[in-house]
Amino acid sequence: MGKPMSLNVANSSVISTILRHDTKVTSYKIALLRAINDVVVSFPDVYTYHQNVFVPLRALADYWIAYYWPFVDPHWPIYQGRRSLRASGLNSDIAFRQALTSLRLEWEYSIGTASKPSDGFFLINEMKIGRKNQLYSPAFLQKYQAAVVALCDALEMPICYAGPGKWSIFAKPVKFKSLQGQGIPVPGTLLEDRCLVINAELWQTFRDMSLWVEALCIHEWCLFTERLPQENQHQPINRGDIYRLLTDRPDNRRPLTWERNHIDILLLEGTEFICPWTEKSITQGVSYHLDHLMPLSVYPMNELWNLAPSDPHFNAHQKRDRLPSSQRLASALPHLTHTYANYLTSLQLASVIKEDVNGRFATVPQLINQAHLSFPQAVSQVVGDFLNDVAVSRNLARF
DNA sequence: CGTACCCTACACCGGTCCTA
DNA sequence: TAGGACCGGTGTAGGGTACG
Repeated sequence: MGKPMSLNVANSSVISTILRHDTKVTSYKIALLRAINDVVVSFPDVYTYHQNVFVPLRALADYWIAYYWPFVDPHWPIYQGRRSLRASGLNSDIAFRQALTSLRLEWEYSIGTASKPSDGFFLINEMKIGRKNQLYSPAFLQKYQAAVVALCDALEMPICYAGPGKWSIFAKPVKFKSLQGQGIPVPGTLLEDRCLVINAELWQTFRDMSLWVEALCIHEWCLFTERLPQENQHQPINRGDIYRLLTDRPDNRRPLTWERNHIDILLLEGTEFICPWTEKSITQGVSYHLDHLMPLSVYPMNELWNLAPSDPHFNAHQKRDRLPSSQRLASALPHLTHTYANYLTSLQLASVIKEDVNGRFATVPQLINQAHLSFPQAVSQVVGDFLNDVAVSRNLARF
């Protein structure tokens, strides 16, 4: 991991001051810091450049969809800000409530049932993956785009007012194309994306303290929401309810039919996979699990680099939702490389794994060009580093 | 110790600039 | 030229503060 925490005292106090002492009319500032924290964790190798990092507002807006999802239940709104009396009536608590509620309604319509609090996380993962979001209706995609636009506008508020005065901690977001040379973008950033610039030291602080930042954000968010007057005074909400809503994560294993089909085709063609944990051979006719290397319960990522055929018995009984120890990880890496190389031999899986890797890891091209690794070697290295970093920084159980 | 006024942080609105 | 991005001004709730 990075520098010792003592070097980050100044930056960490910036974070805790915003959370604890900045005045707040809405939960925006808490949501902003939580989203930055999640972005830092989800782009695991960007820090290696030691430069300022550009984060598209779009990426932050995605997290906001997930965080605010439980609060925009059409039948049970939970207010996230004060409502002022205007000439036109009571204004809304948060600028994007209408847009996000409408997205949630469209979602409930498409799945045919009421939505769970964690569906926001589920949804944003679906939208990130090109091959998945094409399965949704144009009406739904349009609501999604409208919500993202509304959220990006709202995001400017806490960015502007974080810390004393205006624009004191963060600069006004501008498009990536006018930031060239002043740092590096997170993977997947487009020239036209309006970006928040996070300075290199602050990025490192978030990396070192991600666990603490998340815990503090959720704690403050619970207290903030509990304090706000809600519509239904007879059914007061307490911090326990809010805590549950804020920390609910998708635990249902999504059907990975598309991925399994293509892996089955490879097996039929005679390709052999090796379970990275037990080194058991997986060939046609041998049953396997499509293991999430990073467990769903830790970070729900269904990208192809995170999926590897593995020994079903070991996956279900030994690994479960834990992360590998560093020794186990080291011996698994060659087999992961082998798995990724297998993916490349399928036309469809090859384009998907390239897309998924490019959207997540920044250092793969450099590992290939400068360290002369193959694509599969580079990917297994960055994935291995990612698993290791998360296990250490979150102090997770390992096997 | 109460109250009037000020400040903050946001929503909202209307005008202007830009571009397809 | 229309529609969207952009910009700055205004109104408001509630906390802070000075003052009687």
